[in-house]
Amino acid sequence: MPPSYADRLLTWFDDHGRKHLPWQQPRTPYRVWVSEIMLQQTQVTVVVDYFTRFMTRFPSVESLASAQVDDVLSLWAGLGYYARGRNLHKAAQVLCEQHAGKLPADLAGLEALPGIGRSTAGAIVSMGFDQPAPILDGNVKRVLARHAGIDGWPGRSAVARQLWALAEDRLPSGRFADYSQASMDLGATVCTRHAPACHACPLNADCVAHRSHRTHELPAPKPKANRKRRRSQLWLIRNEQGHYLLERRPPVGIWGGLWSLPEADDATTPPLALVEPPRPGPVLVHELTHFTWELCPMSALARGAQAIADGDNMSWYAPDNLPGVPAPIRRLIEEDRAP
DNA sequence: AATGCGGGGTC
DNA sequence: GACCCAGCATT
Repeated sequence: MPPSYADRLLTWFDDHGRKHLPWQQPRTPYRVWVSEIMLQQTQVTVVVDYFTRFMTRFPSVESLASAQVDDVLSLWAGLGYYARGRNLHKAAQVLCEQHAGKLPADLAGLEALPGIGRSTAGAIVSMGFDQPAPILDGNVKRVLARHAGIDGWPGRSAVARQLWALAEDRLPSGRFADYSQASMDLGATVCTRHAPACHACPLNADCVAHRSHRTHELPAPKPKANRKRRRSQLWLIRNEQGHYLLERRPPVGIWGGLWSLPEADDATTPPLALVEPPRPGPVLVHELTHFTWELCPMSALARGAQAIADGDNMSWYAPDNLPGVPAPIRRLIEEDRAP
């Protein structure tokens, strides 16, 4: 029986883990808590000096609770996410009023405090009290997503559920503090976002992403928020037989090789003579991965019996007998035929 | 489920 | 300049 995931990670940690970070000496619940709050969405190298200054000024829960919030925030200046500092101060006061100045050793008690969510609570339970609890920070998400081959952006709740379940399942039977630290250390130093050192990873033997050469695409990145917009004008031209003018698209690119409505590079010059001035039709919005494509049709009736400018790539088609036409374009034609 | 919060590191 | 970082609270 090969060593378990957790055992391999812990053995690796003994040789290669980080053991001299400021909050690890000494490693108390209070120091773990403060460090975890500072480390939310903030890199280790940035936090180190802030943490050291903070501990000098506020060495205990009581000293923090009795401070003015402005004094706390002045030490936070430059770290960003200042609600973290305010919540830290507020939570210290709650601890002094309701918990005798001690941090709870259980997840529910910790998560009831402002600024402490599921992952930070798990970090305090495991690293502050050496008790079993999973964490799921950016490092652990990356390690788990790669090792188990989890697709999808971890920000999606379905993906997050899978990752939390994995984190829970893989907890060791002891050394809980070292295990949490090891999980983050592996992500920070070996299973890095760019160019992971898989040759040095204790989990490479059964890592799905490594074996399938997909480390570079896992975990999946956050989807693009605001895509570029592109606008094209289309000619929606019908002749007196009720046929529509279609144009074959270039073989590569979007809808490559399919038939579509002629794209107008010159909005004022139709590809053939019209009976009446064209009128704008309903704008078609087509979402693609990298941009939003707005297709603005100009609808018109063509004069009969005239040569088509580009006869090889342009032709009339009956709407009930269309060739390979993308569905959105097909709908556009249908709507124009029977409004 | 999506968004705001922030300064800094990295490619 | 885009993307991400030991996430959480709010909507």
